[in-house]
Amino acid sequence: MNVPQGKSNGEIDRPARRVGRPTTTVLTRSLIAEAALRLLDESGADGFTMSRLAQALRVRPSALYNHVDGKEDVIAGVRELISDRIDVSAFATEPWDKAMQQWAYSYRVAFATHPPTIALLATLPVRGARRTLRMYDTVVAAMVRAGWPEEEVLSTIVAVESFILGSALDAVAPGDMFDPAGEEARVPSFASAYAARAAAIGATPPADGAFAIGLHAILDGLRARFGEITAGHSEGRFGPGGKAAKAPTSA
Amino acid sequence: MNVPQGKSNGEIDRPARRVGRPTTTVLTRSLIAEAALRLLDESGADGFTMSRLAQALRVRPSALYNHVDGKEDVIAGVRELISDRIDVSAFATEPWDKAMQQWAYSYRVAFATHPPTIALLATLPVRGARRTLRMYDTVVAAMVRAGWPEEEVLSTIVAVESFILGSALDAVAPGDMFDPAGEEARVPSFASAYAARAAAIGATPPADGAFAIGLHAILDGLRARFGEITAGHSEGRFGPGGKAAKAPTSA
DNA sequence: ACCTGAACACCGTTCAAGT
DNA sequence: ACCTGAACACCGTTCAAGT
Repeated sequence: MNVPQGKSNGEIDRPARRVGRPTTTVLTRSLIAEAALRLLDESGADGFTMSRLAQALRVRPSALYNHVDGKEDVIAGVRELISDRIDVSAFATEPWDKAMQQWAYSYRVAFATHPPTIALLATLPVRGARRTLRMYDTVVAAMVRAGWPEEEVLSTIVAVESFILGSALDAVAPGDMFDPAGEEARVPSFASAYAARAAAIGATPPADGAFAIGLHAILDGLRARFGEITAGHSEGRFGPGGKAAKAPTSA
Repeated sequence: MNVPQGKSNGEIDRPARRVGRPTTTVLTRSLIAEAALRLLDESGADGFTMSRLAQALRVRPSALYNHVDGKEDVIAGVRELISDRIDVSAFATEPWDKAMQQWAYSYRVAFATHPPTIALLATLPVRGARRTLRMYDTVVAAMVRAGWPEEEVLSTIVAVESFILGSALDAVAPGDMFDPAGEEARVPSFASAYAARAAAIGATPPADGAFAIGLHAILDGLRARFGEITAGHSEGRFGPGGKAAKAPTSA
């Protein structure tokens, strides 16, 4: 068990590597990121250690440090892998609200495909997020083009994203987290609503319903706001500046 | 530095305690939770270890295990401390939408007062959340009383909560996380919107604006949905069951 | 009942030695 | 340039010994 590589662990058998630079490349930053994502999916966030990652790559833990800055950097690599799968293409063809809805669902799916990463990525601040920046640029450009005031777009996007992230965290929480079994007398309204929901949704995950309701509501609210703005008297509701919304100037 | 208690560490001087049961109570579950919250505020989530917690309580780490199940249980205690400060009183007196708004702001403040706890509590599933259940019961009861269909309330509440939690995570992220400095050419729309936002909000934290916009939008959307429901033809938009909304029956 | 002290099985990270 | 192997300074948790 404390022998680092063995025939018994489902790994390919091979002779142990000796000290010194290997003759063929065994590690790269992206190989590490991919192995990390696989390890996360298999063993969860708790089982995700540098040792286990090294083991999966048939290497000693210290070898990883030739390619990444540390564990946080590995996680940053995983983030890139996942955010590459978020689809912003709808912003090129659809109206802003429909595009945002497709974006939100794609965002959710990208996370949901790898549940253990959600808490990890939610928690760890983004570093060197070049690709994430590109994604934002696409969304911002489309919103401004549609007529959203430039000083309000970012906050609007962040608001939607916050909802998506919060929903992803909710989706990953154990389903029976709030099962009121045995407490019906203490929390009668809750228990009754819990039973009513269970009866209504059947086998679909509860988190899906909350996501649909919330996304629909937030987009509805944003559409109303957009209507106010484009109706003409577009004094910002937020921010002390009170700057009038500018006409779209960029892109 | 490796002497566990010393005169040099800002702690009260006192003779070392000997082995054996202490004559006066030195630890309780709630003393541990309070010390944990203090430690979190002072040293952040990374500095929050059982050793440091024990040190703050002038005790050996193993002593903690007489009162809590482990680190996760300590965090559960911290959660109770914080969620006790979330104010649901508005649901007793205000219309559901205004109450929900006050609840959301109170929720946000409770977290924002202790930033390092946000990631910790967002990530860790709730265990034995008796008090949290009580909070939900209050909210559910008020919503049903107002006329929300019972099978939809829970998802609606969870949606709002997801937004609040996501926003809290956003608020705790480093402010310059997406500063496009030096990348203006690569992401021109984003850079322009970033500058416009900065000019508009002045010194207020960007996360505050996103929270205000998002909460307003989601409540706007929920009001619209509520209007549809109470207008009569209240077939649920969600869930395959297609059950007609029931008249409020409980509390 | 509830503390200390010692021990266990881990962590992430650094760095010299080796090719 | 890039691996191994050894070492460092931690972790969280368990448990016997002691009062």
